[in-house]
This record gives sequence, structure tokens and C-alpha cells, in this order.
Amino acid sequence: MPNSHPVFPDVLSDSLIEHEFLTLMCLECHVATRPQLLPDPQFDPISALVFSITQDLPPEHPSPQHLKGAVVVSSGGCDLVTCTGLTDLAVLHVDSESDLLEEAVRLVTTWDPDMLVGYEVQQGSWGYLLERGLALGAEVVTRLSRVPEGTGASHHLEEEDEYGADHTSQIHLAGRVVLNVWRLMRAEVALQSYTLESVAFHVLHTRIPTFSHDQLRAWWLADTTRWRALGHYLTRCRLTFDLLHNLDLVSRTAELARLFGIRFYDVLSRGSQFRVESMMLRLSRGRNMVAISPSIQQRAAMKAPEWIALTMEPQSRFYTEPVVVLDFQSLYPSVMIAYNYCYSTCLGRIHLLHNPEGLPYTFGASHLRLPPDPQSLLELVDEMNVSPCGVAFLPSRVKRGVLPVMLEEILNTRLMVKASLKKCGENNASLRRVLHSRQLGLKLIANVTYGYTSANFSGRMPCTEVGDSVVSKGREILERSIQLVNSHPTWAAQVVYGDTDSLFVHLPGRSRSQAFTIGQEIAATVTKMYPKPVKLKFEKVYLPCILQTKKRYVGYMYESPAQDEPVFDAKGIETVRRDGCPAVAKVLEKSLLLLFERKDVSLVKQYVQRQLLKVLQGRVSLQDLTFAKEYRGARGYKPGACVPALHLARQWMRHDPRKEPRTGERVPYVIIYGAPGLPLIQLVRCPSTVLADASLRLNATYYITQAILPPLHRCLALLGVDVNTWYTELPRPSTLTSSSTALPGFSSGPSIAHYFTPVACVGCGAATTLAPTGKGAVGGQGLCGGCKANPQETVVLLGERIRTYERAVDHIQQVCEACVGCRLQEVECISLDCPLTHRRVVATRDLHTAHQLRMLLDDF
DNA sequence: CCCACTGCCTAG
DNA sequence: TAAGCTAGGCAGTGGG
Repeated sequence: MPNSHPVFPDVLSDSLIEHEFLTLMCLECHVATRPQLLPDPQFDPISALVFSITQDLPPEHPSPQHLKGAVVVSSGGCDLVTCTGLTDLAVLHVDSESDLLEEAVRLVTTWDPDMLVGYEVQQGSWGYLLERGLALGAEVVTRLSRVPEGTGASHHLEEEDEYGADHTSQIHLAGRVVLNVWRLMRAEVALQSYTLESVAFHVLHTRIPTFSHDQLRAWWLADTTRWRALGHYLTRCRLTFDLLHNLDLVSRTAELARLFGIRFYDVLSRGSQFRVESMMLRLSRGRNMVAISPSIQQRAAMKAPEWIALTMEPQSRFYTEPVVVLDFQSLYPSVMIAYNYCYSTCLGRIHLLHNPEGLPYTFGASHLRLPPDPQSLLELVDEMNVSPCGVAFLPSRVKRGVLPVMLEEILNTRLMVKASLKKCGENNASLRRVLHSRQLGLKLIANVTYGYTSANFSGRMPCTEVGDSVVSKGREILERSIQLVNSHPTWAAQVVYGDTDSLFVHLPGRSRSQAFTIGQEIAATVTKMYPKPVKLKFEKVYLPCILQTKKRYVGYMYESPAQDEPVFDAKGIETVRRDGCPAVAKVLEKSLLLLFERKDVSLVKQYVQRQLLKVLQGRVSLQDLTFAKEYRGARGYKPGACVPALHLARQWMRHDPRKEPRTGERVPYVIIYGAPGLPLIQLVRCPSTVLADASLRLNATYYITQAILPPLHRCLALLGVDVNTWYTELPRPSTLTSSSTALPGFSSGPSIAHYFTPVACVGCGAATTLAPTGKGAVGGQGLCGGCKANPQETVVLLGERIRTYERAVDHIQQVCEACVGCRLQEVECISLDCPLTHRRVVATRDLHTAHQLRMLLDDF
């Protein structure tokens, strides 16, 4: 294994594969909130701190030790430790909030953590602590840093710093890194929501309940329930650490920092431009070159780019014969290497080159003055690389560009890393992981280097000539390849789509295995047409597939000839988008699977109609009908903007200024029924509002006609199917529309009973036949005669199952035995009395079942 | 009804 | 202060 390498001297050395043994401290604050309001450091004191301290260890390490503790403001009273039975929780009682802040400082200086961690730093963790300290006039900020008072660069940014608030943890403490974990999660996984509950579910597969501040405050105030609040914060600390540990975030970030030669915190807080520059400047310095820093005016005066990548208009249809997908491997970096494109080799536009006086001429955001030696240039004319947009570059023989050298190093290093990844064997998991993230980081930086050259408003060194040359050459390569494939006599192939660096080749009349053979042939033939390292790679065969529009397609994918089971692969359509609600994605994906698998549209129709019916009958969970969009901050919208996230945020802020969603947070909403003619924005509600208000109904018509059917239609219309008739043909029950506004066509059709078969009683589970229009019939759930006759019988809803109270207690006991920190008392904490019937009801707290619960109660 | 525009998210 | 790039589809709103 080569050990020295000009750019990455130690990139392959094993000595780096060791752990950081950093100390991490996670903090959660319990705040005495005012009813219905979120914590506000101006008013609301911290009544307890719950913290956990751990070391950063590799994921395969048996669960690292967490040191757990709490600092509680209490005027004497109950002994929490004995109350909780949480014997490993060290609890310290202090007399006042200012003592608590002192204790926080003491803890940090004693344990000296390298990283201060919080799931949501600003509202419930270190940020709140600091802001509270500020409000009380206590000096906390500098004392939490590692630099003595007065000399540290620590500061806690206030509102005027919009950028910090939006993108980092907003808190800077000299010598310590503050991790705002939810923001890290945003970059890590694409989810509908980034609450700890949601992320823990999707990443750790752990379900935890959500508790309101009011609930937590209520628990805190009673001696007998105070431990539950503590337990809640402990859970949050534990899950926050589990997330970091599970995703290996700390060592991966450290790895990137080493790779790019930048600081740990800069990996998280700065953009890719910073990374490119860090590498590029180190390389150019050795060659005695300095990067220019054009002014804003110079950048604005730079000639605008003229070239764009090729995106073909696809031949939009359903393909039942193989379509081979090929793409150029790292096309733009390859182009820069192959043709020596760089700032340092660029001679500018060809038509400016004839310049006998040797005057400076326009180049990038500045000017270029070539050495007064035109003769030597003239001699080179035949060797120069002239890009399709008419810009000349020196041949490598004369001068190798900085960027090509850097990119070559990066790509070669990546290949070496991948090779050692293959060699290192299965058992060395931590080495594998480090090599893998190194490999990914290298790929990332290679792809971003082009973006750096054509950076516009933000770029430190944009250069139209270089950027345009890359794009135009890439385009030329793709176009020439398309022509070659289309005109090849024996392939009998046709390129039906292509985007930037990819080719979709239709092979009518060929089998899947023939498609693999021809695909490999195309890749090899096209690769031969271009200088190294430009390479066309065989990607996959689609059979069948649908090409919908530019950047939107879906198909059954085969990646190797030996593969028997295809993989559903979708790009750009609603199954991979987060701006619809989950029901849309689910119905679309299932329909396409049915179509691909069974090749029978009538089955799709059957399935879709069943789902539409479920929506009409309110049998779809609230979560599946919840949209979520990113909130861009109060100043992130243009004045006239009218979008759900902003609308809800404004409503919330009127009630509680602290309730403004954080920038980048995803705001959930649903659409309800309203008077005809109202603009849609008036029908937007927060899901919890709908849960709390029984008079609000989800707008089935909207969900079907505006959300579910259009994406389906865009796919199936290509098969000549009109899915809208599936809806209009659907017989609709009249009993369901009583509480909604009049909708055309809703009053006709057979009774709901038509669709019902005997179901299990929600009370006792016995099979029962429901009266056609009986109240219990709604949603396909109801009570049997016995349970109806006994209204005092407790109805219990637990997860998906509905049981009697006694059965629920049994069940919860069983579940909770396996669940640390959860006790039998949980039964009470998740039970409530139905406001309508005054029955005791037990429910889990997630929206799904709570919604079902409400609907159930409504109709008793 | 078309069209311009904003907003959001994705492909590459 | 810091901020890679562009193309593109589609929902919703409001003006002509």
C-alpha cells in the first residue's frame, strides 16, 4: 500500500484508524412553562437539567457507558432516586435556578466534554441554558468555553445573526463543538419530519411517545409523577447519543475533516466551496500560485454562462421491452482531467487570442495578460485543447493544470481506497467504515469542483470560461455518443432519453440478457471514442419501465445478468418525493408494482378503487394524509407568498412567539373540508388541531382528486388508461357526507353497507355484523350488541388493536417488560376519558391511533 | 382560460 | 458573515 501521496500524505495509512475518544455531553432542560406556551428564556425558569456523558466509540463497540445525572431545583421534598428506581441516575438538589446554572458550569468544567450535544439545542438544551443565563445576568457563556474568561472567542449569537440561526447551532464556544443533532439529521436522512420521535423511529426503529410541555409540567409538579418527566429527558439524551452512535457521525465527520484538511466544525458548518478551496489552495501554493479574489462588482460584470447540459425530451411511454441505462462515470471531473481544463491553463476565448500588443483581455471575473511571447503560443495552436464554446487551454505537455492534477489525485485515491476496501475483509468493520466514508468524501469533492468554477453570486473564484468549457465538452460527448448509438447497424438501438451524462437506450425485440450484452458493448465502444479517464459505464436494464417526462421515470431494474428479482427503481416521481403525503406515494408505488408484476391494469384499478374508498370512508390514518413542507423562516419568503408552512407558522406565532418553527423544520399539515370556493390555503390545518376538533373532517375529495389521482394519471395515461373514471365510477356512500359541505355526486350510490362484511367488535373482538347505517359502522369499526348494551364497558385502543381495558393492561405489561424506563404506570399516562361518553380510553400517543380513536368516539 | 410567478423538491 | 451549479416538473395563486 503506497504510503506517501502528494495531496493526501496519509490517506491510506492504518495509523489513522483509531478512535477519537472524545467526550460528549448531552443536555436537556426541563423548563417551568406557562400553560399552552413553549419555553421562553425571558420568563420561564429552568427547573431541572438532565444530562448524559459518554465517549465516542465505534458502533460495533458494545453499547458505551453513559453517565447519567440530573440537577433539580427543589425546595426539599421527595427523594427522586427512590421514587424512580433509576438507581444509576445521580440526582443533585439545588436551592435555586442560579445554583443550577452554577452547577452546569461546574459539570462542564469538571467533565470537560469536547462536544456539547443536544437534540434541539436552541429550545431545550445548551442554547436555552445560555439564553437563560443571559436573561438572569449570570455569566455562563465564557465559563462553558475552554478559554479563560475575556480572551475566548466564544459568543452566543443573537437574532441579528440570521445565518447562524439557520444553519448551525447558533452557539460558538471556544474549544468545544456544539452539535445541534436535529440539523445533522436533516442532512443525514430524508424524512417527513425531524422530531426526535420521528427520527428515532426511522433510524433506530424505536417508538417513543410525544409529550406536550403541559403534560411534562403537570408531571413535574406532582411529587409522585416527577420521575416521569425526568425519564422523558433521559430518554431523549439516550436516543440522541444512540443516533450519533448509530450513524457514526462523529468519526465520519472527523474523517472528512482530515481528508479536506479543515476543522471538525467546519465540515458541518461550511459549504463545499470551503472544502474545494482547502484542497486546491494547498496544491497551488506548492506551485507558487495564488488564487484571485474578485470583488462583487467584478463577479457581477463577468460574462454569463451560455452553455447548458443536454436534457433530452424523453420519448414518453410505457416500455415493455428492455431499456438499457448507461452513464458517464464522474463526467465533469473526467472532462477536466482529459482536456486539462483549469484556471491555470486557460488562455481565454479563442477570438481574443490574436493580440499582438499583448494587452490584457477579459477573462473570467478579471483580465488575463499573457507573457509577451506570441510566437511560442502560435506554435502551440495545433496542440491546444479548444472547448466547444471556443475557449483554449494549454496542452498538459506544456503545463498541467492544478484542477486536473487535483481531480486526478482524488479519483485515483478513491480507486485505491475502494481497492483496499475490497481487500480489508469483512471482519474489520471500523476500518471498512472509515474507508467507505473516505471514498464517498472523495467522490463528493470531485463532483463539486466543477460547481466551484462556475459558482455565481457566492463564488470566490468563478470563471465562465472554465465552467462553460466543461459543460459544452460534456454536452458534445453526450451528443456524439447518442449519434453513435442511434446509427450503429447491429445494435438496432434507439436512445430514448438522456440527461447530462446518461443514456437510456431502447432495445426493441431483445431479451433481458441480450440487453446486458449490447449494453456492455455500447459502454466499451463509446468509452473508446474519448480520452482517458472519460468512461461510459453500464448501469442497469429496465424491464419494464415508464419514461414520464424529463427527470421523471420509473422501472423494474436489473443490475446484473444473474439477477432474477427486479428492484423497483423510481426517479423524480411522487414515490420518491416528500412534498406529497405518504398515501400518495404508497398508492402510486403499489399501483406501479402491480402493473409491473401482474401486467394487468384491471388489478390496478381494483386496488386503487379500494384505496379511494378507504379515503372516502375515513379509514386512512391521519399520518398517511399529512403533508409536510420545509419552513424557510419568516424572512425566507417573498412578500406575497402564500404557502401552508408559512400560513401555519404565522398562526402559531400569533398565539406564542416561541412557537415559530425553526428554519429548515418541516411543518406538517392536512387539508380539511370547507365552504365551496374557499382558497385551499383556508383549508390547511395542523394535524393536532384536527385531532382536537371533532367538527373538522379531512377533505377526501381533495385528497383523491388533487393528491392521489394526478400522479397516478401521469403514469397510467401513458398506457391509455384514464384513472379519473375510476373515481367517477366509484359508487359512493351517502352516509359519509353528512358533516361535510355538499359535494357533487356524493349523495347517490349504494349504502355503505354494500361494502361491509362482518368485522371484529372494537370492544371485545367478537365478530359482529354491523347495521348498514348504524353509528358504529363508520370506518368499518363498531361495537357488537353485547358491548353496546353495556356502555360502561371500557373501550381501549392500543396501537392497531382495540381491546378491553383489562386486556390492554395485560398487553402493556408484556410490552413494557422489555422496555427499560417504562413502567406499568404508563397505562395511566396514556389513558384518557372520552369527552363524549366519559368512557376510559387507552391509546398510544401517535397521531395515527389517536385519530382513529377520535373517529371511533365520534360515532358511538 | 392562459400566463407569470412563487415555492418546493428532485435529477444530475 | 457565508453561501457549489443548472434544469425541470408541478401545485397553487392571482392578474389579464
